[in-house]
Amino acid sequence: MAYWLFKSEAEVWSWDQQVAKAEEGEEWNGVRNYQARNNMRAMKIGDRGFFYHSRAEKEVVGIVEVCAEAHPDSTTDDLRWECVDIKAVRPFATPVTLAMCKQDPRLSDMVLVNNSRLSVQPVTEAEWAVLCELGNTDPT
DNA sequence: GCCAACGTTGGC
DNA sequence: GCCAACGTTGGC
Repeated sequence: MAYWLFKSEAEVWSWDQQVAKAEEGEEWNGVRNYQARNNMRAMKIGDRGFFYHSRAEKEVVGIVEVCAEAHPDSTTDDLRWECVDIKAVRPFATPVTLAMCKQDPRLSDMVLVNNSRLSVQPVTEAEWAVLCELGNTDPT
């Protein structure tokens, strides 16, 4: 299983909205960046991801699971753009802020720390464990 | 709200 | 195919 990180501005699509979708899940649409799209194409059902609020909050707030593999993005007719569906798994007991990630030497190579622009990122298994530890949350 | 970093577009 | 111009993202 692979691990990922999904970024969203809370004003646009928030964790609470994601939770409200429950088992139905929701398209992670609107991505117009090749690197982010390629990451979504690589995802398999059951892969886990962090849900990150960018801009205002700048913190990881929960864990999501991929529940549909890459398919055309319904918000455009442009066939270049695809997206996966994700559903909320559980919230972080303690949200992990970007500042906390930057402080932890174990996360110094994390994409979130080094490439703030990429909206869908890979996360290593080691980084996954550290983030869940910082968030006091079950990593499974 | 500002602006640096980055990605994309389009003229040549 | 290069690169300047432009638009967007997201940390600060």
